[in-house]
Amino acid sequence: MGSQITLADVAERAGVSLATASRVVNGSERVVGKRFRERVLAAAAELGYTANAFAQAVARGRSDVVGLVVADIQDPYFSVIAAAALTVVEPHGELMLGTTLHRPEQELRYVTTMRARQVRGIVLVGSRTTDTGHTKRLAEAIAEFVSGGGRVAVIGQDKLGADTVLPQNRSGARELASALTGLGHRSFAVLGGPKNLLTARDRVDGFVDGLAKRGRRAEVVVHSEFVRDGGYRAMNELLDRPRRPGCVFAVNDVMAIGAMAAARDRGLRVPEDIAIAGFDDIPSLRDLAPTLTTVRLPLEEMGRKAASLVLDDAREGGRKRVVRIKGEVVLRDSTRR
DNA sequence: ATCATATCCACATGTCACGA
DNA sequence: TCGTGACATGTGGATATGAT
Repeated sequence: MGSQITLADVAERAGVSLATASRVVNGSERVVGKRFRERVLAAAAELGYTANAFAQAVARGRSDVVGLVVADIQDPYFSVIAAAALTVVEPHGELMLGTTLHRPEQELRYVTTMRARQVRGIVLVGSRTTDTGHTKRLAEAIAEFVSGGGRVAVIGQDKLGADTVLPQNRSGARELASALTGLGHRSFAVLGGPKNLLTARDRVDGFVDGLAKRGRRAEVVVHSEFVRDGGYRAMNELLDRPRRPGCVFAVNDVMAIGAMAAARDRGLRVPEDIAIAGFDDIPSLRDLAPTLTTVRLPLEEMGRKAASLVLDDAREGGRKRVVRIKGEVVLRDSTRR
């Protein structure tokens, strides 16, 4: 980093003023003549010049970087959302990615460092937790960032005082329970994810509620991590019990995939011996054998929407915006009777 | 020691003068 | 009239310098 090539170097090499060089490289409203333009571009190419993005951000008074914080990029739920958000951000700037690896306290660290790096906005993807202390600290950090001109959008529960894309987890799970009882399933168990994760909790509650409306109940709720291995482990724990339920609801798809693997390892057939359903509708499910029943969330739309909320100028009256996203039950082979 | 002011970074942009 | 250069100003924050 000893001697970076600056715009001044390019201007000197091309024999033009700094202003002209600037107008060429950033494509300003004022058009520079073709001859000068070519001289500047040639000088920039010869010197290997690239604009200093930090200096540009300062001079322009705005940065083009949007931060995106997810729990785990290997989880299709997050990668689909991230890819969709990127399509919205890309024409305007760049994406800075942060991964919490399911450690909520890392969210706070990312908000702080992204703010220090002058990002224009931050998209936080992931469930809130029951840790009200952390939620409060995060909300405060977001408020400080926003008061400094930053923008924040959240995909998850509406608890941070920011624009929010809010999946209707409870009603989605409720409708799933209703659909499964409608298929004739009679005994149910739930692979419930972590107890402190609101998304997991809402889905469990919604499912139990939906069963109750049909005069049924979940016989067991087994809690585990919100990932594939968590589903695998929880399913094994469930199958170690004396009574095997006819239908298992895993609170997200990757857990359901783990649960299917556990069933298979025990020689159980899905759905003949045990039915399994998930939640989210990650893309790979369509190629799973058997195909998995789930609650479809429009993940790409959610990612695009969250990115738009961060980039839009319009935030009418300073009121935060909450976009509710409805889940849609998709019945596939894994719960067939 | 504490505080206020100046300078610097790399750039964007507007005003104005000037040559063709 | 067009396109340019010179110049000034501003941008946020870190760091240096000077004043008290």
